[in-house]
Amino acid sequence: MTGGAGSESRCRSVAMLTRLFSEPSLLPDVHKYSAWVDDSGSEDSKTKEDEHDPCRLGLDEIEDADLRGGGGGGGGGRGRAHSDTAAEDDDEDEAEEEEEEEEEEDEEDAADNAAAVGGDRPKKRGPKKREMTQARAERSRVRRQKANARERTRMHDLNSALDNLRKVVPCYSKTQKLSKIETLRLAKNYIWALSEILRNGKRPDVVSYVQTLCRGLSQPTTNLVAGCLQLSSRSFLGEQCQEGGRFHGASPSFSVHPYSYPCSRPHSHPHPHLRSHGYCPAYDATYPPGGGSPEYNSPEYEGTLSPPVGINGNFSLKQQDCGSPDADRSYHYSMHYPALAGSRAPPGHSLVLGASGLRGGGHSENVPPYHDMHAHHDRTPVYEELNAFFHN
DNA sequence: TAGGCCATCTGGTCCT
DNA sequence: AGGACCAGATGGCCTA
Repeated sequence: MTGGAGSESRCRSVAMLTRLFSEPSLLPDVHKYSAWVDDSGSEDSKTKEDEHDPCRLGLDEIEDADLRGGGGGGGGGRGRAHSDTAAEDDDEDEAEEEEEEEEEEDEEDAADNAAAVGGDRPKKRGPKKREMTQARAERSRVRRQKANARERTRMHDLNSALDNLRKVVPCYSKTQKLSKIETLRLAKNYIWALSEILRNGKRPDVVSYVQTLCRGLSQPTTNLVAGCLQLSSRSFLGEQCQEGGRFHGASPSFSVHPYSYPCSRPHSHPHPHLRSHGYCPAYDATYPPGGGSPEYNSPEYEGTLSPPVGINGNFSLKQQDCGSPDADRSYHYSMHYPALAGSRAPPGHSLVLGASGLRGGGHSENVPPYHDMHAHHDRTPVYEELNAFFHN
């Protein structure tokens, strides 16, 4: 079924991802991974996202989940009537059960051999098929419980790592999370974009930058990223089409996939909570209807901000009225370079963006100092390097 | 109600 | 043998 040589790299990748983003201090020097990023044309991994708070079940809840026998989220209603307390008892009594079991097996063996000698049936060969005695069933059940608990923990760790990843890719919001798959896609594109910046040593055109970020993303996420960068998604998608899937501007090596993952839920946000928060349908690629001035609507920001998105590190995101009842809310869906936004860059050193017409210099006052949010990044090689790059 | 996303359980496989 | 990982199955939640 699964596993095998093909799964090995996958296992290692997931393990590495988990460890990396569980411990952001381990974030690597981008140079060491640039080669890897260059080869990152492979298909996106098939991962899902945790929509709720990454299921931070306490131990009690976990135990309760096992007690319920079906697990909190479904689990197919496989009922099991016991408790983990019972499971602990099982552990203590394991030796005792073992003895009982051996005795039972001995009896079974004796019976089998007697039957074989008697000619009733041929003597068994090969590994003996063990009968599921009560003790064995109990132990099996305990093993299964332990395995379930480990699996839960593993998935929680994975979700936690994904959450950390969400925080370091563009468009982070506590309340409106990208789905797992979109987070991974965006992260891949983001790494690619950063590596391109380092490799080319050029300031990319913001349109190219957004296009790179949005490569392969679903339409809603594409619009989200564009919205975060105050770009009309129509403008850059249109350019993308007009230029035959090739970016223009300062980053000619940025190629564009001629497709995006289809959004199976048209006009819906990748995250249901976003819709429920009055996020108006700016996700439509044709927004604004009729092709008006670039406008977007940001979902409400309620958490720490994502680090880099704006390539100038000084993005100021204005709040646009989308006509929704919540239009007057103080939406803030910010994207910025942490190391840059909080840097001591001298005036005039902020990056001047290209085709979009956006220009740096207007630091959002809603953006807290970066070290308040992601202190673990303050001295990572990547950010220092980028910081130096953008301020030379 | 359909569809997307999710958490969890489960059994299989591989590895130590 | 036991743990890690994986993918399938299942049911819950949410929105259109």
